[in-house]
Amino acid sequence: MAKALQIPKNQSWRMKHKGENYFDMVYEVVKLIPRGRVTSYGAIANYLGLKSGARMVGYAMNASHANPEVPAHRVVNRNGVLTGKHHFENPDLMQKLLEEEGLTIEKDQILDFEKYFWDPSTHLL
DNA sequence: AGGTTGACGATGG
DNA sequence: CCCATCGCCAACC
Repeated sequence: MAKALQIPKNQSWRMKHKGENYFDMVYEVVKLIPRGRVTSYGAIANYLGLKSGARMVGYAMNASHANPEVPAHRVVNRNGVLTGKHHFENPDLMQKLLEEEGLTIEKDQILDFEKYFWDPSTHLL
């Protein structure tokens, strides 16, 4: 079973882990998002302590096509909007994947977003 | 080696 | 409320 990133509490979060870049750190967190739940770029950035991080997370997800193991469809923006849909093979694939996990999407927006929102800072340690 | 280009989000005018 | 700015990584010319 996957476990949360081991984050040294007394060290700067801005430091790269040995040989591990920010992108990889983001992927580790995304892999921990449960099926049927979603989180936001900002929430991941906040968990990782990246100061200007939401953007970093966006960059990371942009490159995540190389990692099939990363459930990229479970990451949306802070308003529950599927901003990354155009980066999937089919623009409708992201919505389809989320609907298969029980979510309802209307106009690229997740209904009851708060209900499905999964905050790594709350659920991981 | 340097410029361009992105799945974001807080802030301030 | 809408719009501009800023933060500052990595892949690809």
